[in-house]
Amino acid sequence: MLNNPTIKDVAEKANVSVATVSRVLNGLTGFSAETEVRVRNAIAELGYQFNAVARNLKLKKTNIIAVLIPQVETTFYVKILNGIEDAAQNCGYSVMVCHVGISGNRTQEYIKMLAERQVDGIIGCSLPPDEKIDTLMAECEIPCVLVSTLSSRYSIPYIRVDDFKASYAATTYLISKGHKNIAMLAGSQDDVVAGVLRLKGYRKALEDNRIPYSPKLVQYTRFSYETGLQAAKDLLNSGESFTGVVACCDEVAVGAISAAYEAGLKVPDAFSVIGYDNTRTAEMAVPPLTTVSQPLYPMGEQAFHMLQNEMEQGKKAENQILPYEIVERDSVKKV
Amino acid sequence: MLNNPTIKDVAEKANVSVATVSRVLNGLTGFSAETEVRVRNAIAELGYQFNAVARNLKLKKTNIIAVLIPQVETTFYVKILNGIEDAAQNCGYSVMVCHVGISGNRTQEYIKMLAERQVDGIIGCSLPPDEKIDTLMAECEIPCVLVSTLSSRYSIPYIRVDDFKASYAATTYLISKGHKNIAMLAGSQDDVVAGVLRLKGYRKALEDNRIPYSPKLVQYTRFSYETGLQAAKDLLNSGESFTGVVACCDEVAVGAISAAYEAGLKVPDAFSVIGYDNTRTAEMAVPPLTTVSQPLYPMGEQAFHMLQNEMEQGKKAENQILPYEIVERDSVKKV
DNA sequence: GGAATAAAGGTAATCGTTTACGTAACCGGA
DNA sequence: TCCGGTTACGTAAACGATTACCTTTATTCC
Repeated sequence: MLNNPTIKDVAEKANVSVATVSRVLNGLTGFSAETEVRVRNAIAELGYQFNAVARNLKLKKTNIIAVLIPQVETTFYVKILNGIEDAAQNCGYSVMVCHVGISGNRTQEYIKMLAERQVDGIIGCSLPPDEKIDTLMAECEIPCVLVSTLSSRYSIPYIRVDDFKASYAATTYLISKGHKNIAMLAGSQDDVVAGVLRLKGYRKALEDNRIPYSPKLVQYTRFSYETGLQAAKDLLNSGESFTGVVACCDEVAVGAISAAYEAGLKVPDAFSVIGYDNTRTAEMAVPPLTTVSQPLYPMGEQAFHMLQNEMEQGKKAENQILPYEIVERDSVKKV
Repeated sequence: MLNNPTIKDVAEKANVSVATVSRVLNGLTGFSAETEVRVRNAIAELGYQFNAVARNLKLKKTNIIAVLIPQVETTFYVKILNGIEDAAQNCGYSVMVCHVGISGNRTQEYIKMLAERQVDGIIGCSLPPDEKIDTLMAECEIPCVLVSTLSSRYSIPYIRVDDFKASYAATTYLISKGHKNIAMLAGSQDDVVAGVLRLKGYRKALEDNRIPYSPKLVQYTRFSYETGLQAAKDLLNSGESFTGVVACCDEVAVGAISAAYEAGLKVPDAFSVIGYDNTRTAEMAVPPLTTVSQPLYPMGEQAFHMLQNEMEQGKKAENQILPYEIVERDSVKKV
């Protein structure tokens, strides 16, 4: 950090007081046109650089928000992040991205750091099922919003799609294409939303269509390509027969496609696959992946505005449920 | 931002001066064991929260660095970012990620904002070929380091692999597999490194192996899946015959695989493809993509340490060239 | 002409830390 | 006894902005 000129230097040079410089800088009133010119000239001549840290201290507001994400390895977070960032920037906020790690073990230090740095708000994206994390968020006294997840014990406002319904719809979609033996590559069951609810939706859809549920057709993953690949291999090796697969996310779905490839099979000929999230991974898959689309970018934008409401008006936002949509590509065929 | 207790409150409660509280807080000397206990108890009782903004103002150091990236849509940046973040966190720094946009049009406002926020340093990742961007970085008087790119006009320290050599090696690899008609899906030619140098490496490899260069076998992309797909389609439609494709990045390579899929062809049967970067996209492709691996995570780590050197010792780091490696998977076959 | 009002701009306290400098108490050695 | 050195603090001035509260001057209206 350099020894930049301050508003005091500007004030001296322009022969006014610091108050006047500040007024000019902030577009307030209380100075004449010619004073403004003198001040602006002094600023230009000195190469004056505004110091936001000083302002933040005085105003007790940093205009920084933090976004907590488990990992960015998947493109899932990218769209949310873009939505948050664009909205934040339009409103004069900067965002600090924090990878709390998939196990959430760095969360505690992170939240402490954020509190010290006086961030104005925190957005938690699809956080890992760590017991402590929502406690920390609830107790740190900083406005918080959750995206694509919820807290089971605290009333932290959230924005997400209805995972139960979406998963129900995905399964029903396969059924409508004539599939009867449908496997599920589920997420970790300690994840309340993406794990538990999506599995429940799958089961309910089977039930409502009088298809018996078989635990043997369910494999568990950790939402990653690698675990998806392994789970799909296990499924193929189990000897169970199936023609459709519902995946808990796109990466896992692509893992299933890769497992088929390794086994010399082809999707959707050998079996159909439907993903979840409609990330870039889904577009780029071979074959392109049919998937449940979440409006990730808008979710990010709205999450920011919910947070902004709390930061600026002090009132907690209402929870929001956004619509999903099935995007049809080439990974599902009629049987 | 709440009205937290300050060290003044702590000082009163513990019956000491603020200086003593500060000394305890910072692990300095100059207080007795029993005083320390009193201070720590007061801190605990009041629920005192340290205020980093005040310290930053006083010390003229924020311990925040910014990372400028065009977009995070690709997993390319993710590994670099992880490397930077881990290293930064170990050294007590926080990182602020800034998406300057693929066209770099937000760069100017961003750098101004970063200067105002008094960030201690900036890392520019693979920045877009905007004329102004390195000028801004060079002139903002904040320590800067470039990753996977370089500035043609300013001496900003950089860390990257030798793109010319790596691209030469990728092309030579295809040649060693018996390929003679090798196409290139190049990047934008206004990108000095990933665009120009990788094309040059390709041409030199052809030349050294006495294979005539044909401009018709070169298509240009913008490093994205979409432009890669389109370029590969154009190539297929051009009627030129080729058995191998060198891509400027993994996403473009996957675009080529998808173009083959759409045309009813298969990789590597119809043609072989070699990618660049070894991102997750390469692992997840069907077939898994043979690619040039850049040590992205270590690049991120080292970039941070180069920056740290300049921030803390004030001396610019030496440029660094890191080794590449060809990772063999299933997208290339012998002809 | 005088009172009221508005406009222009200055003074100084404040935000919550860090730290240079001062001081009092204590100890040990000659 | 006196001196020098150490330890354990306290005092107060920064850091660079914002802003409440003045003061001065000009303008307006009866």
